[in-house]
Order: sequence, then structure tokens, then C-alpha cells
Amino acid sequence: MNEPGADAASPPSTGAFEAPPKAALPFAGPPRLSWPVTDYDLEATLEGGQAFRWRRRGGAWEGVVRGRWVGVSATRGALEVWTVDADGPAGGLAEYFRAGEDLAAVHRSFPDDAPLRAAVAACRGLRLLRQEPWECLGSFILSSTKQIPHIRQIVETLCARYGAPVPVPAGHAPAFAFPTAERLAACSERELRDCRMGFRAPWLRTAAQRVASGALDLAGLSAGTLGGARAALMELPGVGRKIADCVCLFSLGFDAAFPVDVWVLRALRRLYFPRRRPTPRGLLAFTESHFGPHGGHAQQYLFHHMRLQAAAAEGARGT
DNA sequence: GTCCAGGAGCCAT
DNA sequence: ATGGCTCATGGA
Repeated sequence: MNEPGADAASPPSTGAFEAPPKAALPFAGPPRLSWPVTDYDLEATLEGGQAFRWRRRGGAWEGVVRGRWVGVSATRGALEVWTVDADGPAGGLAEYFRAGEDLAAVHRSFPDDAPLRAAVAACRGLRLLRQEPWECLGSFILSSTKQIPHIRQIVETLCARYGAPVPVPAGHAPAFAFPTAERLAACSERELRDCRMGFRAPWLRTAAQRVASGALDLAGLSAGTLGGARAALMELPGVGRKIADCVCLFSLGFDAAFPVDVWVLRALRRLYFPRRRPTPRGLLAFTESHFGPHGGHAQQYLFHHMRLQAAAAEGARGT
């Protein structure tokens, strides 16, 4: 990936598809990093349920990645990233945002069927991130039978209480890293329950202990196969097929992983099996054979499309 | 009050 | 293998 210096990033925005005034950007100074991108929908990507720590600020977003405060915008024909320490190493942010991804190639790898075409058309610019494995695992252990806003709330509480403070822009409210596995392993179940995570507390604690002790080498799982990584993750209490697939897809680089939650289950049944009702096993086999090497992307499009439609229907009924 | 949420584990068929 | 039940918690 190219990582031009901070001064390389003030294209006059001959934007073919947008052009908000520069003043709309809430972050001071020039961006630290910039990559030319078309079709990078930050709202769909950062708030669509794959990551839980991004907060909208003006037309941009801010969050904490790998222990550093990050601001990000995609409004000027480029993905632009602000950080606090302008001199330190850039720290894998290109990898996190998958800035060099050839989205068109991903779309070309999809099967050519009507439901997926519709989802891609409705969610143009939806991307996948590559998150830190421990944060991803910990967050998704908290996700079971929870709505996305509540997952975000629990994660924020956890970070504020047990995460290390990170440097923030002058005058900015304090921000915190996602707690290390070591720190959470040292928490009591009671302390975790006090973060309102309910019955998930012992699951998170056990996962933290295994990662902290080295019994589970998360980063090492990337070097193996999807099946191997999934199986290793599923040995953790509270981690079944769905959460394991989320971690494989969102943090370990396995683009074929296809998490099936209640939304995706509804989408698959409605769109691909409107008549008969496939068994869970049969449906899993379908997801593995039909969607190809980037099936995880396809899954995210189906997921997001379903939720957009549900939100539209909700709005139409007047709330 | 009732139902549901980016589930998982356990137990009885 | 499959179908129920339970596990906290908060919002609609």
C-alpha cells in the first residue's frame, strides 16, 4: 500500500460523486495518511456491526485502533486518516482499513444471482475491516443475543474501566484502548458482570485467560486454515460456529468465513429457499459452496441489506 | 407485560 | 441429529 506523507493529501477534490466543503472535516490539520478510494462507505463499514468502537463526528468518524486514537473520513475522494502522534510509525492502519482492496474484484468473484446483486447494489461501498484478533474475539463473545447498540455500550464500559488511556487531540475527551487479555484475565467475574454483560462474563474471562497465558495463540491462527482456526476458537466456552466465523472473517484474514446469525439466516431462507426449509447443516453447506472465496463479503452485504430494509420498513410504519 | 437481540450449551427425544 | 430451555440485560 502507498502511505504518502501528510502533505500528499489535499487533492482539490474534483470528486465525481461528492464534494462537501473542507470545513466539514472535524479534525485539525492535514491527514496523516491518505489513499485514493472510490466506494468506501464508512457508515456501513464502521457502524454495520463488524466493529463496535467507532463514533460519528460530523461527516467523519473517530475511534481507537491498535491503541491509538484515529479519525477517518472518506468525503474527498480519498480515505483520509488522522492520528495524534504525527511522527511515530503508521502502525498498520492501511491493513486495518484494507485500503488497497480491489472491491470490484471481490464483487466479480460473487455468484451471479439476483439476491446478491440487489444487496451489492444497495450497499455499494460496504467494506470489511481487518481488526485486532483479541478485540474482535472479546467483542463478539459479548455479542450473543445482544443488539448492536448494546454491544457498543458494553464494550465502551469495558474500555473505560480496564483499557489503557491513549493520547488524544488537544482538548479532546479521554479515550481508551480495548483492554488487553492480560488485564481482563485479572478481572473477577463480578467486575466483568458489573459492565452489564450478564452471563457472558465467565466466557470473556476464560477467553482472556487462555489468550493471556498463551494457551491460545490468536495471531498464529492466521497462518493455518479456516477450518483449523474455527475449531481452535470453538474450544472456548461461549464461542460457537457463528462467533468463531466472525473472528475468522473480521480479524484473521479468512475471507471465505460466512457467519450465520439470525439476520443472515432470515436472508438466506427468504432469498434462496423461499419454498422448502433447509436443515441447519444443509444451509451451512450451501453457504460454503455457493458464495466463493470472498463469501464473507457476500455475507456482509446480505446482512447489511436486510438491516437497511428492516430499518426502512420500521420508518415507513412511523416510529 | 411481551418480545427480541450479529448465540451457545445442555438435555430430552 | 434435532428441538426446547435457560442464561442477563435493555429497548421497542
